[in-house]
Amino acid sequence: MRKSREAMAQHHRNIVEGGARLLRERGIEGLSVADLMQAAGLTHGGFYRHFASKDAFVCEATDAAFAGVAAMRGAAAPDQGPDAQLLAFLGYYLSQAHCDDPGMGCPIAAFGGEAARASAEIRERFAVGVEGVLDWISARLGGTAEQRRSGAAEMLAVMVGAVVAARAVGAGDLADGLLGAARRRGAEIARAGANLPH
Amino acid sequence: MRKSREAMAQHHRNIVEGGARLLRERGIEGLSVADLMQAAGLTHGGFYRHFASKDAFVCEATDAAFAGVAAMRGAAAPDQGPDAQLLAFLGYYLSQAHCDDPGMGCPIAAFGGEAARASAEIRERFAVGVEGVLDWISARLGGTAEQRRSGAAEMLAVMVGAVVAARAVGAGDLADGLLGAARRRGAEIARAGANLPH
DNA sequence: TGTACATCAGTGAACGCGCGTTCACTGATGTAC
DNA sequence: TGTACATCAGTGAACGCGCGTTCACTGATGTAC
Repeated sequence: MRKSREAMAQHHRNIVEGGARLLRERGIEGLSVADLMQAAGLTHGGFYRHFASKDAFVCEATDAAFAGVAAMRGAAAPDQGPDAQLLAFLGYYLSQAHCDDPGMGCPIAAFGGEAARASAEIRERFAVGVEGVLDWISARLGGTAEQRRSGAAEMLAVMVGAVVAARAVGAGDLADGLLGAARRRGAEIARAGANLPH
Repeated sequence: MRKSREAMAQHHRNIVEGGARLLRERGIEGLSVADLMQAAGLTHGGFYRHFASKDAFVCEATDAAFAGVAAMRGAAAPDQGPDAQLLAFLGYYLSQAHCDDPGMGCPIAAFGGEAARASAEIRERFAVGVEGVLDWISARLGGTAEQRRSGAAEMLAVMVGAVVAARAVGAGDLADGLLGAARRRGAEIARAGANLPH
């Protein structure tokens, strides 16, 4: 039963969007092609009409996951200053809510560790995604290009590390302490950035 | 062919030590019982004389991996001041050498992401391990207990995040920038800590 | 101390299972006239 | 615009494979007398 072009395109979007969520929830190795297709309301056999391999799907879903992060950033504080946008992003990223919902969260924290062992193609998608996040943050910091770049890199590192460690130890005082320390430092970087010429 | 108690104890150590390495190199799901036993010079069938399940092995190997990190910290600058010890640890942790050799490196960066999805027992081992690292760092910082605790948490977060992100994007300028920014901030925390009363 | 025997560490075949991928098939879709 | 037909999206069975785990077996080890 051949489907129309539009139906196929819709299915493709469903697979990628749902898959980007499952990928962050279960990791690359933890997500099977069958589960992935089932989540999109399809059966596993049709997978290879959409993707050359599971790896190719992961590349596409990684892009989608990073695009989701971009949407999250924008939605946080759309019509406020760069400072408030940064703080809103920081606040959600370092919340227990983000830790509890990896499926809609940051792909670096969710499966960055697995990406390190994955194909060069997947790591390339991560490189593009990370560049995008760094650009977004540094555009909201002040100082020289070098200062902004360095501040953005540090902020990304402290955010990712806090969430990875907080999730690994499980919710509790220890996790709260990690998230809190990162929140304080992130706010400090944002504040320092706001005080420098843009 | 039953083995002596000593032989069995030695085999156990071999499995755990070699397994702690493979675990960090391949992740929890990426490491099979057969490969694990083969690395120790044994066959897969004997695994269950040593561990109740793969999960029980992962718990023990996680402890061993954290113990290895402790050894790495001590070896870095054994007879120098707390400041130099911190900087030596920081320097190795945030090096390309550490990124290239996950098997002998930090378990949080290596499979902390997977641990988040693992059993409560494994997360508990991570909690204990992370507490140990925080204690070691904060003992080498100055200021109030709260300041030291917060400084240690921030330092751990920025270190873990930088290595996770650097590995995910693959070696190159982007990874260098992340590691460099974390190195600068880590040194800053160590320096600030050294200037405060202990 | 020597002997008889129960224990059990390690082996390797086997278990059921789920994995990524392939393939023959179906029939609606898209195209060529 | 209508018709004939080639295309191909999706199905579901099947492929070989490796997984975690179990088990009958072997024979050296440890123990009880």
